[in-house]
Amino acid sequence: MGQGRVVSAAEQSLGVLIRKLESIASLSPQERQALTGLSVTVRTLSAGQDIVRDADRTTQCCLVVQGWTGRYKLLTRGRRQIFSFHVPGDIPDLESLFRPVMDHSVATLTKATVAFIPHESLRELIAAHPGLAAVFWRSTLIDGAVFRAWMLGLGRRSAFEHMAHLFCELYLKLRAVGLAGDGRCPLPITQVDLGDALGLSNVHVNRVLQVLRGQKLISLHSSTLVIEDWPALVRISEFDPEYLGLEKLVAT
Amino acid sequence: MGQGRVVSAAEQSLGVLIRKLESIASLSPQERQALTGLSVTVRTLSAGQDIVRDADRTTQCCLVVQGWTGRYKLLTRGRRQIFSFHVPGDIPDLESLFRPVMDHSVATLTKATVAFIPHESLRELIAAHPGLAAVFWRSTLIDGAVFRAWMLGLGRRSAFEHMAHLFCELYLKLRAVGLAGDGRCPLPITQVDLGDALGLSNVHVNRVLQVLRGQKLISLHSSTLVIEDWPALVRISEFDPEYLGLEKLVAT
DNA sequence: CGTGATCTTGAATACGGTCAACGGTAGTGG
DNA sequence: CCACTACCGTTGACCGTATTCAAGATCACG
Repeated sequence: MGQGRVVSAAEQSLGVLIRKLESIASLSPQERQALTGLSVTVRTLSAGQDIVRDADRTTQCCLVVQGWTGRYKLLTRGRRQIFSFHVPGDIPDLESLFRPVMDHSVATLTKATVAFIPHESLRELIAAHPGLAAVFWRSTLIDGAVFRAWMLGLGRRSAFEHMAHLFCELYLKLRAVGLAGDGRCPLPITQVDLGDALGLSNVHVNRVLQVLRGQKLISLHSSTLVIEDWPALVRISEFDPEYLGLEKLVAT
Repeated sequence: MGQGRVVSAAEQSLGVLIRKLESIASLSPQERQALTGLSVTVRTLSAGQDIVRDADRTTQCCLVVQGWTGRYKLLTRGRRQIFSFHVPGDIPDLESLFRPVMDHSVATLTKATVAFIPHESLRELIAAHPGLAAVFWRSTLIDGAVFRAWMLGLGRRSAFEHMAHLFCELYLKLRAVGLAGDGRCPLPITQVDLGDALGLSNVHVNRVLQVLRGQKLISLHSSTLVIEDWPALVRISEFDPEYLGLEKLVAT
């Protein structure tokens, strides 16, 4: 990082977590300090690996440090619904702290680094710092708000509008933690994954992407999404960023 | 109630709340006691009234005491998506405690009695009783789990499977608070509402209902849903009640 | 350079939507 | 008590979005 200092994997993980939490709330110095005291175990996984499985009983949460993960559930006949994408700083299974039996799975969508945090540590942390409990609670509430936004897309938006909405969401979410900007953000997932999130077939995802590109709304280059016409995307998808609960919503 | 004692509207409201919370967690006597100390304002509304509106900034939560309410959001061209149904004991906008600006609306779906609880009172309550904070947090997490179940239906289930799944969910949810049993539960909403929850047109809701009745899976009589073949409904919709977070899952 | 995954395209099909009309029913007011 | 009204449920005909199936092209990685 050009800082002339070796940063351990654990320190890096907690830095990523703090950056994320500060994108949705403000932390006191004591709270930041307390967070850096968390004990974590860092692991690197290849794409397509399950981190936690449906029906598992968990004793730790997983923090995404690098790469993307997703929550999903399978039905018969190979049907899969992805419920959320998770990027560095997110804790996809934070809820397992209060509902340890999983009702869905969490998996890597790309090669990813994840840090495991024991429930025990998190429980001590929030008992000692009620402010942090509120931040984590708030974080799960934002997850819920994102679920609702996706429901609206799944139920009532056209495939075209829905995809446009998702791209708006991903761009802002990534920018909030410093992983996007200048109209560009990484999109390191396959069209199948995109379809499983949008409730579409991979074939239709491909066709809708072609329309979005054809209308000069976006473009794609080697797994990066370029927002070519933000105002149009926002208008078409009726996108309102309020639900993301981001502290600062500046710049493009 | 045949108890030879007058029960005030406020007492009744809190009783309904306690019954609901006990369906998803166990409360200590002190916690129950503390809950009964909440100050509430009770109101009765006709069907189709907004209780809180998208973009409102709130200072209180609303507890459903009687009747059904729902959370929803509108898009252009009259499109509406209902995100959840709320029955007596539910607090549809509990999240507003930590996210006071609404990203959706809450409305009555039937004539309903609701009790308003100031954020201030709830905040004092959970500060004094961390156990209750955990119960409320858990309640918002269960809401999230229900959102995911609906997403799976919206994205990957057929209309037929999706509706069957919803009926299984509603039946168990109502039974858990004593409002259903013996294979019957109230279903006091219109086919339009059902469609807006399932992401379907009212016309298609009507047709799917006919198939469900034709296959002797359910029947409908004056706003009550009769489950005629529970095992078949569960099998068809791949229903697994785990996500509802109910403490006891006994009997039919 | 080879191989499996991913992306792309076309053709046929199905699921659910839209539009329009009609019927039933509960509530209202004369 | 009946007529009127508004809302809800029901039905039919037609249409459109998205799926399925199948094949071929391209890409990424070992």
